[in-house]
Amino acid sequence: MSTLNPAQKKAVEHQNGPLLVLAGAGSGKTRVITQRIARLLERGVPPSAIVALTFTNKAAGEMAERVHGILGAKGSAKRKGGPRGSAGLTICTFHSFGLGVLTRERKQAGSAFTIFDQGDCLGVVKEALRSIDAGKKFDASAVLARISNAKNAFTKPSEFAVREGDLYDEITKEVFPKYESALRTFSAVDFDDLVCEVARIWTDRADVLARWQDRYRYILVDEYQDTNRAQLTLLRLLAEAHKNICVVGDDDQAIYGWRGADVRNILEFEDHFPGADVVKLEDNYRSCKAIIDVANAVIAKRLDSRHQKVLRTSREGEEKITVLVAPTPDIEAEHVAQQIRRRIKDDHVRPRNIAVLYRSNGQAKVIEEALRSEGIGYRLVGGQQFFERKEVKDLLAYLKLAMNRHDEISLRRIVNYPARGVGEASVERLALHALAKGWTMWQAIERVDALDDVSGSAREGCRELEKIVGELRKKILIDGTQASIAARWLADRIGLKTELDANSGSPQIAAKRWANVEALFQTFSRREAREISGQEANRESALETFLNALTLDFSENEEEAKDLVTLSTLHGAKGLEFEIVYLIGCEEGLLPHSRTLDTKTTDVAPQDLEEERRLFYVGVTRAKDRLTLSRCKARGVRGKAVLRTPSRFLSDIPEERVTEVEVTGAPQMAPGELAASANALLAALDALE
DNA sequence: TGCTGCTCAGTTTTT
DNA sequence: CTGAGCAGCA
Repeated sequence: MSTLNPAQKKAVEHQNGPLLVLAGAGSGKTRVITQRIARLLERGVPPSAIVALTFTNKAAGEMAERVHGILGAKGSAKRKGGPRGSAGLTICTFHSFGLGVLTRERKQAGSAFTIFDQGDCLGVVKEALRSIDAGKKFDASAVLARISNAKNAFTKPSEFAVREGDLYDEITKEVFPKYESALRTFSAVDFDDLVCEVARIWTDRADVLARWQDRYRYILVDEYQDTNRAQLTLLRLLAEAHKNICVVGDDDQAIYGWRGADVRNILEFEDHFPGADVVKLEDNYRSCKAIIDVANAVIAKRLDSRHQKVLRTSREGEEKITVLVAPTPDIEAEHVAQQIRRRIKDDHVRPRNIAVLYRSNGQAKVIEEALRSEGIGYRLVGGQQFFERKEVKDLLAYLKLAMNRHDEISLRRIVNYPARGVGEASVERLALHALAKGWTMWQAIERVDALDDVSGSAREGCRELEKIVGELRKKILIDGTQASIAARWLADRIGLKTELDANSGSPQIAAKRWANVEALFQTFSRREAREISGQEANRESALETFLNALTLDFSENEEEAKDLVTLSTLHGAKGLEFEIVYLIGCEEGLLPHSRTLDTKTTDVAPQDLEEERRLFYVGVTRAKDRLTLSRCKARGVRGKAVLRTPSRFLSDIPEERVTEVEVTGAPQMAPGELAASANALLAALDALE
C-alpha cells in the first residue's frame, strides 16, 4: 500500500478543527498519523507547534522514527521551502509530556522533584497503612489502585467518596491524605501526578495555559481509546484555543478499562470536541479473509455501545482458521511447539513472524518448556520488568537519594543495604525522632550523634551512609562526574558485586544480577551519548532530569532484532502483528477470565465481560496469515484437575471458517500426577458420553 | 539480623 | 501446585 486509500487520505488532509479517526485493527493507523504530521509540516506548520502523544515509549519511538523516515526522504529529494524536518517535533508519551511541562513550570517556582514509580508508591501506601495499624489487614496495591483512580478523576483526598459498607473505600479514605502529604514531604510525584498536576495547573492558571496553547497548535493522540479522564482534561485544556486535535483509536480494542482508561472518551469525542469530523478506517491491510471474518463475527457480538465498524480485506489466503482441542495444557503446549517447529523447519517461516498469545502470564510456563524441548528460541514480552529488579532499584535509590534527600522511600530502601548495622528497630527510632523534631529522615541520619537511643553499630552505619551519599553528591555536583561513571564508582564503593555474590544463592543467579547492574551502566552510557547535555542550568537538575526520564523510560537493550518466536499476553501484543498466531487457553475462566465473571472486593472497577471479548478480538487480529485457537478439555487449577468449558467466544465464530482438530497426548511422556488425574477425569467423561 | 517454614492467594500493566 | 510475603526462631 504505497498510496493512501480515500479514508486515510481524508484523515491526512484534514487540517483544522477536531478530528476523530476510528482506525480498525490493521488499517494503517500509524501511517495516517505520521503522514498527517508530514503533511502539516509541508503546509508550513512549524514542527515546534506539533505534539503527538502516545502511551508507550516504544510507540513514541516508532512514530518519531517513521516521521523522520518520511521527512528524511522528502527533505533530501526536494529541498526548497526552508528548514523542514522532524527536529523540533514533540512526539512522546503523555507522562513524559507531563514531566516536561511540570519541570518547566516548577522550575520557575524553584522546586525539584523525584518521580516515584509504582513500587515506590506502594511503599508509601504500606507505610501509611502501618501508621494507622492496618498494615496486614489490607492489600496495599488495592488501596493504591483506588487512590490512583481517584486522582485521575481529580478527586481531592477530602472529597473521596466512600461507598457505603466498602471496607477498601473506608481505608482508602484514611490513607489517601497521608499518601498525598507523604509525597509532598518527599518532594516526589507519582505517575498520575504527571498528568493530573499539569491539568490542575492549566485549570488554575489561565496565563500558563495560554502559553502552552500558543506553543502547541496541533495535537495528535494515538490509542485514544486508552485515555483516562485526567488525560482527556489535559487535552481539552490544551486544545481549547485552537481546536486542532486529531485523535486516533479503536473502541473495539479498548482493553485497559481496569487501569482507568475510559472508553467513553472515544465514544463521546464528538460531544467533548464539538464540530468534529469523523473518519473510519475499515480497510485492513494485515490479515487474510478467514481471519477478518472471524474477527468481525466476534466483535459484532459486542453488547455495549460502539462505533460500528466492519473490517474489509482483499488479502486471500487460508480458507479457515484452526481450533485445536487438547486434553491438557502440557499436550496443548507440546502440539503448539511441534507445529511451530514444522513451520520454521519445513515452511521456512522466520521465528520472529510467529507468536503464542495467552490471557495471563502464568500460561507461558508450559509453552516455554515445550519450546525449549523442541529447541526453539523465544522471547518473552513483559514478565518481570528490568526496572523492578532489586539490584537495579537499589543502585538507583542511592542516586535518587543523593539528588533528593527528602526521598525517604529511597533512603529506607538502602539505609541498610548492603547491611551496615542499621536494623529495622534503628530505622524506626530514627523515623520517630524525625517525626518528633520535624526533621526529614535524612536529617535524622545526619544528626544521629545527637540521638541517645540509637545503638553504636547503627550510629556507625548512619555515618557510613552519610559519607557515601556525600561523596556521591560531590562527584556529581562538584566534579561533574557522568552518571554512568558515578554509578560504577558507587557499585564499587558499596561492594555491590561482593554483596550479590554472597547473597544470591547460586553463582549463576549472582552473575545474572550483576549483569543487570551492568545493563544499568549501559543504559546510562547510552543516554549520555544520546543527550548532548549542557542544556540544563546546573548539574543537579541535569542528573535529576536524567533520573526522572529514566524512571519513565527504562528500556533495556532492544533485542527485537533477534529472530525469535514471541510469547506474549494479549495485552502485551496490542499493536504487534505476526504471520502465524497461536492463541492458547480459549476456555471459560481463562478467556474470559474468571475474575471478570466474579469481581473481588479489592477490585477498583467492576470488570467488564465485553473487555474480554475485545481482548479476544485483539488476539485474533494480530494474525496475518494463519490463526490457531487452542483450548484444553481439562487443566490443573490450584492443584486440582478441572474439566474446562470452551470459551464462549469460540461459539461466535462462523463454523465454515473453522477446522477443528482434536489432538491426543504422546504416550511416551511420563505423566505427572496432575496429568494423570486429568486423564482420569477425561476417562470418566468419556464413560459418561 | 538472617533464614526457614508456613500461609495465602492466584489477571491484564505502562508510565 | 507454585510463589510471595511474613512470623518465629537461631
